[in-house]
Amino acid sequence: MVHGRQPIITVMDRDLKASIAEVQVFVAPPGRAVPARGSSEVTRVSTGCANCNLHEICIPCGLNGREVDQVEELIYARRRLKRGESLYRAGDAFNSLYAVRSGFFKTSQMLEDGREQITAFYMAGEIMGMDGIGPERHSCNAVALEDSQVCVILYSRLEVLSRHLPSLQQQFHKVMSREIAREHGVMLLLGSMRAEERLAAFLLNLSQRFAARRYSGHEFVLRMTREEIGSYLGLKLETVSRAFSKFQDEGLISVRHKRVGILDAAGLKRMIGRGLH
Amino acid sequence: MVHGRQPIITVMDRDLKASIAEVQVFVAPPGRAVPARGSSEVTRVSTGCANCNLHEICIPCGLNGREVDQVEELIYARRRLKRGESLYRAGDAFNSLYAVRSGFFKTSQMLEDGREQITAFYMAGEIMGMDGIGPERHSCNAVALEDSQVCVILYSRLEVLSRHLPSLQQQFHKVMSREIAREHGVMLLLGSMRAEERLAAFLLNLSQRFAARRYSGHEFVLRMTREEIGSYLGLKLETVSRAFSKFQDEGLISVRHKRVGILDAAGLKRMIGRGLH
DNA sequence: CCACCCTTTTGACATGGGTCAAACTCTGCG
DNA sequence: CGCAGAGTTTGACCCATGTCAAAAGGGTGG
Repeated sequence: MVHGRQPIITVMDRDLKASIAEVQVFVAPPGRAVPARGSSEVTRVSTGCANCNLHEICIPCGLNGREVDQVEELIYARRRLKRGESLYRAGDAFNSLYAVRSGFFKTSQMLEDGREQITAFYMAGEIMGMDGIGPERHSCNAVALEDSQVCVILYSRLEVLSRHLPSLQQQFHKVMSREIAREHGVMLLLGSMRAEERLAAFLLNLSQRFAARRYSGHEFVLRMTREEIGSYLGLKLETVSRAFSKFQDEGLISVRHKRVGILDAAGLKRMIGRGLH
Repeated sequence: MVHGRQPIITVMDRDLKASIAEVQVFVAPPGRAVPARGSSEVTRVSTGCANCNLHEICIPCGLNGREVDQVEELIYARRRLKRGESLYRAGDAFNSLYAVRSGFFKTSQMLEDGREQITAFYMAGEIMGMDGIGPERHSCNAVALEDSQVCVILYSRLEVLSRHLPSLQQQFHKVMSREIAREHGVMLLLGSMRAEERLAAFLLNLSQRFAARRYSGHEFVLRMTREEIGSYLGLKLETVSRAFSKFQDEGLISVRHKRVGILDAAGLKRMIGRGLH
């Protein structure tokens, strides 16, 4: 994890410097999400979007080779975060979007009295921070749920570059649009589903996203606590725990703490959308 | 309403023709939201964004005069809808965004079993349809809650034009970003607020949006039913009705069916965010 | 490797909001 | 102008989920 590390930031404008004070920049970060042990992986070439194993999922998706090369200009820096660390907080000045390179994040909104609503979980290849563009400051908190790495996408560069690369423009608009559509789904879940339907929908969604990343969609480890799942689903942690146990009793899933197995995805799907009883 | 009406569409590409079959295009639509009775208002000049009384709120917001002139190219057509009519339905091909010119809309997602979740209410100057960009089809239903008029913004033109007009690009990104942030707010509401808090937040939000449009924020007429409010807030209509009555008893508002008066906005604000009890 | 604390599970009980029902009031249409 | 139907209000009751509590399990850091 220490190999190949060498800060290259020397000059930059004041605002940026302030807002990304603890960014770590590497000449040649490891080519993989996992810390590189062999030095063979530590090459300049392995840095870019073109060689990133996420390029099918992330921003460069749908761009051709030459375009991807240009998109690499976007990635201003990488930043590592330890579990529990904040990537940004509500109120911080907005300068960049973040693509998850490895790890897992939550974003949340707070109410004055301390109630927290988790608005999303982000995994590899997903883009965080788009709610900050309008107000020019971040409007929620982003926290790493495990040791993670993000690509810092300078928004000002994205604006300029997407004017010259129509397919990047298109891709970016689609990413924002999908975020809107995703949230519609969450609103449906929060507004019209019962506790067990919500959890079923949540597990199916996670499963599908893991599968899209070539992880197993049948067996995975939850990175968040029952309380965080509850916050996302508008439920209390006890209710989440009971629903897990019920699904297990019914043979739909296997749960042991954070380890979940999807035994009957079709059964979970049937669970959803069968009326308020 | 019949004065000045004169279809001008003669040639257009096939796809579009199909998707906006029932669009009504006017050489010179009325300059006001309300049907024009005098013919003096029916002039070509009153058509454009520059002369629209919504340009402070709508897409052209923040653009200078010359830019606004160019933005007018975006508005492909206007379309009138009667109360209850659909602007688009889930599954329809996506070609355009819609700016509300007058009237009031709801958008909703459906579950197979018929449960409906209203995801937003849109009023003058607000943009609908952005969730369709990613999937290239609309993913929810948009229905007029009163006789309404929308400006049809061809998305393909918006893409091209925003590459040449940085301030339009910026403005569009902000509009999308704000939609994301708005939905975060709704998620907070649905996930962590109690019935009365939800209604208070809803009324304050409406009040503020009416005020921004130079309508009274203290006295307004709801365009949606209790059931629709309930659907949006994740509550049953009876619960909404009871909360209205309670607020009235407490002197926070006055309600008589759809007519609402905000008597104590500060009191409503205090209502929100005081814990689960 | 151990100890502590955080997380999870489960039970018993409380309650906010859902459900069902009935009466009342608008609104729009003939 | 009046009728019908849709929308609203209110009451009584009930259930899903929240609340409180206690015990057990596991992972994390020293």
